[in-house]
Amino acid sequence: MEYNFKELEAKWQQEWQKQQTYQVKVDSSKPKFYVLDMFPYPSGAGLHVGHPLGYIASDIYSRYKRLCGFNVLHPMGYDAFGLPAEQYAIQTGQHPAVTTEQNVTRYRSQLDKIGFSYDWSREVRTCEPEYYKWTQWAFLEMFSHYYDNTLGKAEKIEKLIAHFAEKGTEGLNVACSEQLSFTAEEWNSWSEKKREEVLHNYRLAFRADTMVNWCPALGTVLANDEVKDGLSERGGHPVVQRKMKQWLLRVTAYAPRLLEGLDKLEWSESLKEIQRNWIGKSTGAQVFFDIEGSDKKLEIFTTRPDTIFGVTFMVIAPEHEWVKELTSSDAQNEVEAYLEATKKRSERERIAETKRVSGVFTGSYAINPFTGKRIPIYVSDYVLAGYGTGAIMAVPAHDSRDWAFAKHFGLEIIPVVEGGNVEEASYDAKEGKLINSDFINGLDVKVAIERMWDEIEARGLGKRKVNYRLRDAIFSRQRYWGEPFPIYYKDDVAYPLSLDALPLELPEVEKFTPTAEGEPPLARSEKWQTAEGYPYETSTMPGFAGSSAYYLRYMDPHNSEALVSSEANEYWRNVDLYVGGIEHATGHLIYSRFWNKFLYDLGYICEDEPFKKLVNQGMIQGRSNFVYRVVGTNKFVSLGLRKEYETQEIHVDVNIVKNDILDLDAFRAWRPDFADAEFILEDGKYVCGWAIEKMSKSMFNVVNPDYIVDNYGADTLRMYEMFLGPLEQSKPWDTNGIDGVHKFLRRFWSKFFDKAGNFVVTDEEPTPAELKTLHKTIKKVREDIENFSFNTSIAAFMICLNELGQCNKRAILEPFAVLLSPFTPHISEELWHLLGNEGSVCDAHYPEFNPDFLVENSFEYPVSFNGKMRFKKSLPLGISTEEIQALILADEQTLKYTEGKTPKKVIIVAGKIINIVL
RNA sequence: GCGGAGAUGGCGUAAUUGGUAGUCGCGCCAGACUUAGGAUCUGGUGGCGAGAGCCGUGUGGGUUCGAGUCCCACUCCCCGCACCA
Repeated sequence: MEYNFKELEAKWQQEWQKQQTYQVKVDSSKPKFYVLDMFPYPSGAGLHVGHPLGYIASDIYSRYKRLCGFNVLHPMGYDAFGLPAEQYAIQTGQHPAVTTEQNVTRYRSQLDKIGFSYDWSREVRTCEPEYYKWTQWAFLEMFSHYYDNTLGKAEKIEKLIAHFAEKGTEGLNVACSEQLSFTAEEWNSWSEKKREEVLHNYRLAFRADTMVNWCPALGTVLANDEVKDGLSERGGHPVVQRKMKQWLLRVTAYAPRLLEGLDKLEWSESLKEIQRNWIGKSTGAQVFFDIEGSDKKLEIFTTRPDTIFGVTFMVIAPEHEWVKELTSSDAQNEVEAYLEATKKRSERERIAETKRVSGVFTGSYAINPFTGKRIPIYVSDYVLAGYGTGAIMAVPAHDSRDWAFAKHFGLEIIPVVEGGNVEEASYDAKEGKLINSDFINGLDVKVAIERMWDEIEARGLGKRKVNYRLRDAIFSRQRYWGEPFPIYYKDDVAYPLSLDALPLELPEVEKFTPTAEGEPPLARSEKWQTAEGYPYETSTMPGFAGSSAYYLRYMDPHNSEALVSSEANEYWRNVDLYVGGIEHATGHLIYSRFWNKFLYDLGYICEDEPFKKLVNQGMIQGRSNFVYRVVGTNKFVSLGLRKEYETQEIHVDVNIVKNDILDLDAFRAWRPDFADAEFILEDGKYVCGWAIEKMSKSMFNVVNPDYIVDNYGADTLRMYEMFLGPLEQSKPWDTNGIDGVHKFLRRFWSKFFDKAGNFVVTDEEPTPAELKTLHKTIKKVREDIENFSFNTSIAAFMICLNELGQCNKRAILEPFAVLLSPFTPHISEELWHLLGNEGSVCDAHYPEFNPDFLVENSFEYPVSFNGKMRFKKSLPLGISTEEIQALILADEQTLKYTEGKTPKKVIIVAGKIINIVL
């Protein structure tokens, strides 16, 4: 019988759907396992072969775990709010909900064709009110909590209010935007409006005037991780810095926990490192410098307090709040001109011109607290307002940026650490002995840093301090297609909606563009206000809002009382395996960890980290094909002959090329201008050139999984994507090898049938050799799946099939089919039933490895003489070292190599002769 | 500049973790069956050499009886961060 993948795949996909084979329930009699894919944004282009790579891997693992007796939660859904649908709506007037629905339908049919074992009854879509109700709910919880640094957790805002009413800010150690200081009397005397303003300084979801990344082309603000090199990640539009009132999430409150939590996670080192860099912890000290002729003290942050004797100037950021005060009247014009010039430069220009030194002297001086020296204060944009205090002590001898600045302005450079030549370059290394530094002379840098921290604190000049590079996440977007904020305004004060008013549903609007006044599209709706007529917030939430807790919702997707019930949460806990792209390293994967930790603090969930193990699948690149047109003609010359002509390289659709051989008729039919193309062939074929490029429409190298499924079947696609190489590695999509995998499946299938197509599996006892082959494969495949080494386990299957030869015994073939089923669910299901089994192959027990079948009577070991000549010897098992030595020395082959000499040394490791030294 | 990961036949990859480098697949070569082959099956296939053999895991050193694997230095490619004080 022929392997008719089309028929049997359709048959089983329908059957699985009918039987709801993959639905799971809480079952405390079984251990749970939660396997999650990063849910896709349903774009209009549909899936290409790169998308399913991770899905296939996680599906294999899910099926494997299920066969091993785990109750596996393996859900799927859609990250359905987003910019592309909205932009499409602006262009076409079609409601984003409509296009999103269409795209979701397309995605679903593509996913179904590949035979995934998702429990679709748990599907979530972030754009549905039943879902975003819980996004809004979490936001309100953040709004009504603050972060207590001493307790290390989020607390109710009422507790803070009570503290203010009783003691003001005294004794507070809480996360805030700005260090405020007020008394209980002051607090109690303030108006409600003033108090609300102050509370925003502490809330975990809060409103503030901040410098934001404003993208004029998109008409919205963007988070730091949505901006790359001064351009928007989506669309590549320029981004400028602007001060605006926005909603933010106080992610920075959780920075220490986000950092520490990484150590416990089974994530790749590179991904953890990306997050560590993004969080950017640096341990240093704040130091206050007196300002000459002022009672103010300039606060700076430094990680190198040991170099304080080498400070020869100070620099403050152009946005520093004291710039005006510190500017003397003589310097005023120059400073103002400088501020004006820096303001005009966009973020992009600023990045591009990092090498150019610029700045001006303010005319004021600070006093070095250790030397008493006068040091000039400069303004320069190489100091960033947003990091530390926006002011630095400059040590040109040991900081390359300060060095460049000092050279440019002819400032003094005093070396304080031995080791470099500060005339030529700064010596930035944190090693060497201190010089020119009074009481720390002779100390090693690391010792000196510790010593100075103590000294600074003892003299009351400042404190040790930890700074983070991580910024609070800007949480509002001036867009339509996102979650509305459950917030209304009264007298410009933001008030939360009550929980029973949720979800606050997106209103209909006529157009999806900003209003003429530049208000977000929601302002177009006249109904966008409370019953009392107070206006709702018109911004919507960003893309990461909906994806921050979706893994929790899958546990209990239809619960209308809670995000997730505690029963469901205590059973499923957190994600055991998360598979997805590395591009979310500094976005989604930070925000959802923050979100999770926050909900954990409030006691809604029982795990502090959302994703225990995370695997990043590599990117699938495109493999483009080229044809070579002889310039000025419609003749196309094959790759090997193109040197003889002057040719022009043209991308050709990879779907009409097979193994780099062009389908000539398909090519003529491809485009009208090639209809009468002529070809110069080599060996009767047209060979195309190729290159590895990004998979994109314009390169004609997009391979749609549907095409592979139609021509080879889903099982072949699944196996082939895994066979391509290690999962984590980026690799080009190359269909050239797909025949090998397809051939394997056909050969496997044909084992069950004779030439006439009769089912011929026998109940004969397997031979020891057959059992050995089977169990060797079981061992290898189990180990490889556990290690996510799917490509090598496929190789093991292929070897097994070759070794089995003509074997058609049930005792071998049935376990083989089950072993293979995570990779090839359809063919395995069909064979499982042909073998007379009921139910589904996914309820079978995964074959256990039995070491008894691998027992050998003898073992082989390599023998080398002086590390040169080698041969393989076979000896019986379980003999002593002395016996081995005796056998070796009496052996003819050995004597040949020793030429009758007695070896000086016989090296035996773990019972094996490793080498014989003459 | 800082940090991470990597480099093995014509190609994608593998190597019991220090023990005969090249598993599996593609491609290629030969053969079988065929009117035919872009189907199927069988065998071969790192390079050089007629041969015995020699050389081979980015480069150069080192440790070891023995190194793709461990150590040192370097080169190149990919990725992340980047005036972060």
